[in-house]
Amino acid sequence: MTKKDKANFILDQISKMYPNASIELNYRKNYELLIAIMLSAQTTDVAVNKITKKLFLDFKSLEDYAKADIKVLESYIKTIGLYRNKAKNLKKLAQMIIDEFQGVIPQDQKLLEKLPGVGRKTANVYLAEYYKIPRIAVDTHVSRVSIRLGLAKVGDSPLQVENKLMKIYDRDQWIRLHHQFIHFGRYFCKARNPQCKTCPLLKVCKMPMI
DNA sequence: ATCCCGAGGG
DNA sequence: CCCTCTGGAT
Repeated sequence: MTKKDKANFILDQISKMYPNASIELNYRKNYELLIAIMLSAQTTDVAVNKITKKLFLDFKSLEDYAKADIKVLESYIKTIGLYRNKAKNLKKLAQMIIDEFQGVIPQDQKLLEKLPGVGRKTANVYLAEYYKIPRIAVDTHVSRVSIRLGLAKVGDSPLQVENKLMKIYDRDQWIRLHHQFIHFGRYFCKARNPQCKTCPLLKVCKMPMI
């Protein structure tokens, strides 16, 4: 079994488990998507959806965020953690898009990463979700799954994991792979108590916990 | 390398 | 109680 065969086997099996895996953040407009992704750092999408329901109802444009009181923004997002930084970033992000990008969210990796609270991972998710531009956003789940399955090594940075996955898998598989790896990591190959006993990938796993 | 940060799970 | 959750900035 070549390395490529193994990689394809892994993706095939995970695809069978989560054929319809997709983003779980709620949004209507592109700026709401970007905000939701930015807010989702180190928290669950369920927690983000809970607070964006009211946030998106009360703030109806980037201008609303740009002129908002930071303390008010904090009160909306208090429950998701890291709320002081996120509130500050939210206001500044809106201001920057208005002042430096003429109110239009850039469709460009490097420009997106200039926005406060937006790093490579967030930019990747945004470009893949909104424009269907092939990207593999590497988060804690993608890293963990990739390392356990031997597609990456312990100690690899998110960027190193991303590069290894991009090299192994075809470009047209990246977006779907990203969502399916995340679902697999979130619900099955969990950080704690992974379901190794019933895992279809047990035979190729580098670190089964049985 | 460390800080920011709360909620939920085990 | 401790660990983890779709990280980013310093």
